[in-house]
Amino acid sequence: MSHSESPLPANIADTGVNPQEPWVSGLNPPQREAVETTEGPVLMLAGAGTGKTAALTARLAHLVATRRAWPSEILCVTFTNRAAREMRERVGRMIGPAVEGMPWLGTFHAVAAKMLRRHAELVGLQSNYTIVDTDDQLRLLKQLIQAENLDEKRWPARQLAGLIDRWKNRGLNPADLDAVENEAYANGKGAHFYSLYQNRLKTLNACDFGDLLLHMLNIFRREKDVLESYRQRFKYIMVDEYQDTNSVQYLWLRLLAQPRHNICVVGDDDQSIYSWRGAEVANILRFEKDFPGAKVIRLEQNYRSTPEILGAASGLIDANSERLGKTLWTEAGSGEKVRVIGVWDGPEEARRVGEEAESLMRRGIRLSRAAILVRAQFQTREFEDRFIQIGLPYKIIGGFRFYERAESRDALAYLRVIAQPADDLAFERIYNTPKRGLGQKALEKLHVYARSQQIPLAMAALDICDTDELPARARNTLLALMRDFARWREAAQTLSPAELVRTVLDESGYSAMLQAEKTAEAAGRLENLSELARAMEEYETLGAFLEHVSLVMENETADAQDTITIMTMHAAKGLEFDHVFLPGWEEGVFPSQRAIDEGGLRSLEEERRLAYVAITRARKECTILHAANRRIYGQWSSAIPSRFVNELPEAMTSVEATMTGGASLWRAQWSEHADPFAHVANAQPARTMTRGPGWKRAAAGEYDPTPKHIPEARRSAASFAAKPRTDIAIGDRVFHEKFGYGEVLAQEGNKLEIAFESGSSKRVIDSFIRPA
DNA sequence: ATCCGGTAGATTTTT
DNA sequence: TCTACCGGAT
Repeated sequence: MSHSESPLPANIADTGVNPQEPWVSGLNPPQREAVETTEGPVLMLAGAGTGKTAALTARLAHLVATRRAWPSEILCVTFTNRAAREMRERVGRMIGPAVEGMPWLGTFHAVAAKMLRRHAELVGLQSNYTIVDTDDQLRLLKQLIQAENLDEKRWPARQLAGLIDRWKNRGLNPADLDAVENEAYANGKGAHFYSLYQNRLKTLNACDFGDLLLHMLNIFRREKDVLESYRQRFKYIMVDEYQDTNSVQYLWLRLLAQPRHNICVVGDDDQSIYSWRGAEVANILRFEKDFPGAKVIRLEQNYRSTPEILGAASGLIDANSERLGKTLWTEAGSGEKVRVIGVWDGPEEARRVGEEAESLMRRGIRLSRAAILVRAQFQTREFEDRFIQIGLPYKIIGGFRFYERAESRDALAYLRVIAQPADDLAFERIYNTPKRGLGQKALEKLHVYARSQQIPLAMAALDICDTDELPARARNTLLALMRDFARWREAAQTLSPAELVRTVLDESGYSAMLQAEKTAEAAGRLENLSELARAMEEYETLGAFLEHVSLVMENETADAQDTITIMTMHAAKGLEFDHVFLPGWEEGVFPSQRAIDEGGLRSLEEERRLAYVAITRARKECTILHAANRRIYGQWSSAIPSRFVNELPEAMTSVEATMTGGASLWRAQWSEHADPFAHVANAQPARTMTRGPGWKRAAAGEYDPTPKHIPEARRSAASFAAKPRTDIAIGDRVFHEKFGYGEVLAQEGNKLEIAFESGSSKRVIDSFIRPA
């Protein structure tokens, strides 16, 4: 791209060399300093909610507007696609269409993938290489382990995948492993398997996520001219979430930032929550040493939360050592204290949060302003069950994402084989899906032949079909499949990607297979596939779409429904909500048992940072809950309130305990030997009562012995506001996401009583239903 | 080739 | 308690 000739967009050119930059005037002094310190290394320490994205985007706009650099001369990396997208949009609003020319604004992986497409041959790949995901990775490793006659039970592929991932995160190639690392897998076979895996990837013309960065790092290290060309190009480098960088990313940046040192990193050591994924907080802690003369700018004015929320979070994080240290403050007026609520058990916790959510609705607050942030995915279940029961609209973020669903992956596998015939992993995935009578034996034959000839499976298949190696039946089927692929490949030249996928799903019999199934699940899968085709409409070429899928594994379907969000604390990083609920603050849940048992102080501090991240998501109200009893893996056990509850400054919190089941149960808990459930049939196990200090505080607080919540008698707030649907009547056959098909028995407001074909009848909210 | 039953193992997750 | 995967039986 030659930019020196291309004219600047008018709105920038008109402003001249020292333009009025409206986006700068709204910034506070430190933010402005960060924007205006363009030369030399800059470390922006930005606490939660201090407007770091505003500062970063303004800085980018400033560099362009003052003509210090062309958009294409700025490298700007983020961790998530969400962050990259947001930045692109905001910069776009500031400087207009010039952002179109920001090819190097993106996630680390997207930027690296783009570079690698250009230099693929330097690491033995072609530029149309495929990016394999964890699923493919595991299948590949399993094959290698089997081929080497290793006991798969003793040396699971997962473990090897984890090790290889960590090695790559640290910038280590197979030859770089020392004896200790090598010992980590199968008694000294670590490097061996790592290098087998790399070779296999190369023959597949593929690489994994870690490779995107590692390959580029290797190229930078080996090919001085390539490195030099990027050094010349990137006049300025900006890095978001620097505390999350791992070693390869760090080494990568260090190479590129020479010799100019115009690198500006933004981060918050208190929000480092990804060390288990290879992130090195040390990178941010030692930035000043790495780049002598670095200007350190602290953003400490918080624009998000009330003083109470901020105070609670700050008090908590104070318990950590090894901090760079920041003092967040706000001009916001005082609000509610952070509430700490003790409940009896998990179900009560879910009930309680449900009631709180309904109370928000009664106050006229939209549910989309509220979120439930959990430590681990398994906690979502209790809430889901409860919310279905009371008909509270919710959505769970995380879990299986769109492109990870089996049907999406199957469809994509077809497309991958079309686009890149050497993609054996994709070929294997669909060669007998839908079932066409090609089994293990035929596949084995293909494998043996392909390996002996060093060719891809698809090519081996063609050869073998010329022989009588396979039984006539299998041969004909395989031949037909190969002809299909040839035809689709041809069609790919003229059809749009969306049309192509529809054709393929239709002609391969994949759609027919699902249609024949007639289950709720299959119906959902078909729907997902048409959604997939719809998503492809935006792309001009198959290659562009496949690249998008492998790098942007997210679900972008934004449904307009007003729902409460349930997600993990990790997933919530970077987001904010008016009302935040934080359930499960008990020892063993949060901090997690693993963090307590293993990893020592370091993991505990990471858990505490996670708590800090969670609390600081809240703008107006934050409610923390802990239960006295919880069922984990089917076992009931009593729980102590989290140490983090205790660490919250008392002045910022209000404590409340509610116990359904009556005051007697509550009191029984305090007499050492009484089992409060002794009189209850189906009794829970007797528990030794543990009384953490936080629990005591909860008890001493505002406990009201009269049970306040009588679920049966309560009518949910949702039914007051909502109007019944008119397109559904008693006796109709309907479809529900989770329960499948059923018949409407009764309608009451927006609630429906439905007899599902699975045999059970449930009460559900009508917006989760559609006519069948 | 496919279906069913037993068992191990079970954070956090982006790309 | 639940689920995903492996190995035996049809």
